[in-house]
Amino acid sequence: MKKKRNTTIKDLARRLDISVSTVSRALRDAPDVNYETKQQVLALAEQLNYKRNMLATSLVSKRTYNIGVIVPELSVPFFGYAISGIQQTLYEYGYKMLIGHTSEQFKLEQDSVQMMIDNQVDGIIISVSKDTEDYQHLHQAKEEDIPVVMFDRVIPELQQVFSNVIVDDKDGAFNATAHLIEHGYKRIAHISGPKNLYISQKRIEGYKEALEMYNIGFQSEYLIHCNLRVDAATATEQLLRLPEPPDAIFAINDPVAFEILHYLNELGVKVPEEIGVVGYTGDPMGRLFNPSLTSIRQPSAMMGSKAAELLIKEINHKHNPATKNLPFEHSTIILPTELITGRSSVKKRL
Amino acid sequence: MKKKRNTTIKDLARRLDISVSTVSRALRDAPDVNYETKQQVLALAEQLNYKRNMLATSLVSKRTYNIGVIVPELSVPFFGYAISGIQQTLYEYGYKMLIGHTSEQFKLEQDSVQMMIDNQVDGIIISVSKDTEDYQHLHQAKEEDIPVVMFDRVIPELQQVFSNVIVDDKDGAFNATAHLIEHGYKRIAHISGPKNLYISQKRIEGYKEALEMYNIGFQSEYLIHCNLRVDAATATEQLLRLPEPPDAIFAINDPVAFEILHYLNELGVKVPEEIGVVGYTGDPMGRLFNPSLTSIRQPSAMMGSKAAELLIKEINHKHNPATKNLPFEHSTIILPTELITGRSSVKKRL
DNA sequence: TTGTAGGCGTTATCAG
DNA sequence: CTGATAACGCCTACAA
Repeated sequence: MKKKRNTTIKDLARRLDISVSTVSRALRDAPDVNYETKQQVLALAEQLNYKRNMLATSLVSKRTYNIGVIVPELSVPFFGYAISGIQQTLYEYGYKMLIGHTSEQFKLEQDSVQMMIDNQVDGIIISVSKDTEDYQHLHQAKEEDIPVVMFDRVIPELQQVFSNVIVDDKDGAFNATAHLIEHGYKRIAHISGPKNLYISQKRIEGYKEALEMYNIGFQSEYLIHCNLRVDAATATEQLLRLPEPPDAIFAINDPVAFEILHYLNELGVKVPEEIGVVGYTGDPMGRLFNPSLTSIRQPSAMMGSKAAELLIKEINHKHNPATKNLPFEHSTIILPTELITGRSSVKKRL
Repeated sequence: MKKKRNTTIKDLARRLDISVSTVSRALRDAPDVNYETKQQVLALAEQLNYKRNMLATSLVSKRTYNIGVIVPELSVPFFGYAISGIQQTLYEYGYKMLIGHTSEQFKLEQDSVQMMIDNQVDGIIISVSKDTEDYQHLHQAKEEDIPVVMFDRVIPELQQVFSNVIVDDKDGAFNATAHLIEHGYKRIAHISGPKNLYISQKRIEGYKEALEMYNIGFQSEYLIHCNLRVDAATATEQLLRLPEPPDAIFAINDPVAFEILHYLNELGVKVPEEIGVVGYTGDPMGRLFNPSLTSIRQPSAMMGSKAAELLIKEINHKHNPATKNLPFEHSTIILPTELITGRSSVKKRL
């Protein structure tokens, strides 16, 4: 409860009767300090429980070791896992994590980015909201010389400007669709997400490519965009009302797939017998559903971890005297997905 | 990409030919500044896109407006919602959120707290890990004069030292158990969590109290502790092996309940006909299960929000010259729970 | 109301 | 290898 002042390098200097610069050097083991002096400093620092004041250090070095992480939702497991991955890697490298969540609102995303900039984070990791169509805020971070890494929900136009971590969405969607076809489903529908999300587009591409590959004509009424989980049920209903309803649904992600499974169950529609369902995400929760959900697994924690690594790489690049004036080569890491076979897409043998 | 220096109060002072102190005063509208001077400063600041450097401010004021939030898991929806609530409230008050997650490991919890302290956060909001039995790290925060607020997973011994936000766990558990009894179940088991978690204890109390109230004898073999979701299935199996297996299970939380539902389903045990199940948390996901899960709903986002409010209140208290020397009255906010009736505990009428 | 000067804790530059 | 000294950007007595 008492407000005892923390010991500073001045205190150490005074007690050892040396200058603060020497103490400072010793403390961050600079090359040019006498070994014994350093030992003394270190010993006293230990004894007096000295703790470097990051604020002061940051003030002069212009590095905060703070990383801003911005996601559209905090309660969606995918992002929870991704953030865990980010946090773990950042932690290993001595960085801290500042969180901003946007609730899928573009305005809050802008605010978050601005807040991060104002706060002088060393970098930003972001997965954009579903309404993000203007990239001014991201460009501003760039102008402030703050590296940005995007993951999962990336923006293709910015691929050369920022590093990215994604999965091969087209490929994953292809596999999901092909899996349904190979398991005997003929009329495959796809409940997609918001149109402007790149992941929606890529997954649609994969879906269409699979249909084509198997010589199944694409039917536009089988492709529905929905506002993620909130109206997944409505979308499903719409599909069932079709003159010729689909016999399988590939969902943009697991939250949507869960809603679909639930809705079909309410209606008494049998899954997988009458309708097959495949999701995308690979939320471990899918295993617990009845029937368990077939899904395309995205390595969420790994995605976060890779994003953090890319970011730190870029930060180091711009602080390394040898490379700081060279342009940084932005890369896009594409992680593999994996088909997790559940029972929602596998009819029992005849 | 170019590293243009940000404008500082010195720049403003120079351009207006006044002193930095005046600028400083104008910028944070101190009482003693001439109105017109202030307007000029503000205008120029706007024009030059001046942004206060928080690091410098923090260095002198000793306030960072950073709040550390430490949770055992990031991928558990309950904490996701709670963090959303925390974040939203902190944001309203101009605070930022630093996140630490412990993966339920005590060591990481200690590290997190230490990191927060080193980083001079203005306060800490924490829900402890299941292995936390030593409170030294929390006391240390106290010694550094950093307010701490605990939520959900609190520590009763520290109730007078910190503020807390919880639900009435005993009451909730009572209601869950009573609900099962009133729906015709006779042999109610309880799969509890780690023994040293206070919430486990309180929920057990509520469970026992309900049994007593309805004159049902407590049977120790019906009470099993499990390591949260990882061995919920094992615990269930153990119950089913009993000479006289229970006909209902009250689970410590929803993740465990989900595992139970899944496990029973795998075995072909009918829920709710053969066994009734009730969870605790009120995860919206429970609605999607088949059968939907009856659960005790905790207002997760609200808990987070309240925790943030309590914390900010305490921070303000210690910075307000009028109150800073008075002891702060720690309070424990107890939020109400609500029984969400699903189908997992309601047998169809005979 | 405004300015001066000193300080917050650390790092960096440049002599010695 | 070590020590002054000047930043970093802002705040705050104390004077004027």
